[in-house]
Amino acid sequence: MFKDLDPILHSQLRLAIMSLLISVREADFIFIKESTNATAGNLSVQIQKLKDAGYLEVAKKFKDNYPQTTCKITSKGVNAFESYVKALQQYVNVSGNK
Amino acid sequence: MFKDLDPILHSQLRLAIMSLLISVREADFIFIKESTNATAGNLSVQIQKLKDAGYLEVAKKFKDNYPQTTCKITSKGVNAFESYVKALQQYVNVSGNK
DNA sequence: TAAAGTAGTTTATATTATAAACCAAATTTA
DNA sequence: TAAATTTGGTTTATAATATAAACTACTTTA
Repeated sequence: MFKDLDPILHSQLRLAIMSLLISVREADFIFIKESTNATAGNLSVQIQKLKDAGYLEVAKKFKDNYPQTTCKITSKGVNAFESYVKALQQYVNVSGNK
Repeated sequence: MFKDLDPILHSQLRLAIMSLLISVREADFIFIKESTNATAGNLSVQIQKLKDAGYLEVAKKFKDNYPQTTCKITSKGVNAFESYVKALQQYVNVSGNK
């Protein structure tokens, strides 16, 4: 009846990160942090988890003397996101919603 | 940018319970348990949480000599569910999905 | 050169989810 | 009819998760 929801994606912050990266394709740490209102610590941990899951590619370099972490969604990440959305619809697409 | 997701509803099992009760309006413990594939213990805890949040009304009676727990969604629950779905859409309605 | 700021990471703690153990009553079986 | 099993749950212990606070390493500014 209800398909399981990917626990990696069923988390507010990680879902927001993925949502963002689906539309912009690439974003750096600070931009994601400000867009999601996350704390740096929380964001660091959640990016790591998405990376470990293979949903993100993370590149670290220096920009104007400061470290810069750039994230990009992988095709695996795009697929996972799409599957998650499809699964979610079983939960929220209640008959009779306009 | 991203609205907060009600943590009471942002849980697979609790969301499934609510989804079910939105469409059937009333269901007993066993039916919910089988529909969601939840263990009894987990279900018991999550129903209690939804009740504590005021999202469910829980009635306990006996049916054919056995205890029977019946759940019904409240109007507060319906509202919360609808708000949750609306908030979720910010996360999953990425431009260009058909 | 000391203080404050940038861009993060690590770790400790609080919260949450889940399963295992338990309970009381009813029923079946031996 | 006593013991074992089933029903319909609840309670509690543990594992997993999320989050904030503390920390690191370096840079800029005063």
